[in-house]
Amino acid sequence: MGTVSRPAEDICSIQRTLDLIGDRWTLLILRDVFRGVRRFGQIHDDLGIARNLLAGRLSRLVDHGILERVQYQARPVRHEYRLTQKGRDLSPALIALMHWGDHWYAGDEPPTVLVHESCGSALDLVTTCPGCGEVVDPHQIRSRPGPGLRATSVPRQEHA
Amino acid sequence: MGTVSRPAEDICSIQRTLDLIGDRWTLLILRDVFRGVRRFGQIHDDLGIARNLLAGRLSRLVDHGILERVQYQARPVRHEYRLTQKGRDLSPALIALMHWGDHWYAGDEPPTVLVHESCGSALDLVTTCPGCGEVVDPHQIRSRPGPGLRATSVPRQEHA
DNA sequence: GCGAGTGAGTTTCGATATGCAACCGACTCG
DNA sequence: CGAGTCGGTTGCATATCGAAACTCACTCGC
Repeated sequence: MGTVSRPAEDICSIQRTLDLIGDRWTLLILRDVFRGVRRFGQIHDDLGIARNLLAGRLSRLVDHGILERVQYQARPVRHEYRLTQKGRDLSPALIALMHWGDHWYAGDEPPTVLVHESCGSALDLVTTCPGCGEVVDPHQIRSRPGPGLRATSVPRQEHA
Repeated sequence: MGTVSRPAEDICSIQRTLDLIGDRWTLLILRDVFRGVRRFGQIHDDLGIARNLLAGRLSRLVDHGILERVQYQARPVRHEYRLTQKGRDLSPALIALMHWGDHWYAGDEPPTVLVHESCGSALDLVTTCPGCGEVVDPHQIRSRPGPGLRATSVPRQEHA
């Protein structure tokens, strides 16, 4: 029977990603930073996260180049945490999670709407196929081993 | 200074979503199910998750209608876990996380490639603005309170 | 029918992570 | 000077996790 033949971390970038940001707090912290909540105390107040955990998570994010600690005033020396490009690149993931929550838990009344600055309309996140240019339904997605996986027997995988 | 004025759970579907699937294992389990790894033992072998935790996560996902437990044979009664529509709708989030990991940790050699079944080319996930039809850069995204948030003073929020 | 084997959990228990509160150090303001 | 604020760190009780053992239902070979 076509069972999985190798540990998952070899196959999948999802694993690596979740090892880094897949705990209960990190994505919430990043969401705050995206929203402009960038300072230690603000994030703490907003999330209710324990201060020691917040300190740990922030420094881990800084270590991994997802956030950077920037001094924004000198009188009392104060820093804030800003997204790097690497951090900003997580935006699609956050948006996807938000849309899912909106759709399944907020009905037609999303608590927050994302807006395209230049045209003012609400945003959508879609999977587009660069080959045919069409929007892709999850059922039409198949996965196969890519070049980063040394070629051994990974069974055909279904998707959905 | 425009600070946050209310607890985050009121504002954001990301919070609700992460409360449900934002722990270290759940998204990995879902990824397995997406890939066709649907049975208790398979998932356990693949992820190395403790059996008690796997049992707990699976039943929570079933309780919340993300997976369903389906009997697939009767001789020895055996069940497998299948995605519901609600579960399949998480696909964009998983894809976004995977792309991020590919981009930042796999260089140009992603371990797994997603393929559009009908045309065979690798997939992309982009944020498209339904208003102007253009691909949206994260810098151009702003958020504002939506209809699901009873209107009180939520400050202007920046994004990135 | 009997013993071994398998899949899917559940229980137990020590290791780890979390949450809370108190403390600290730099700085500012009255 | 003394109180207040910001951004943490430390200590400790508790909650959660992980590994292994155990249970239970069922099947198979004999």
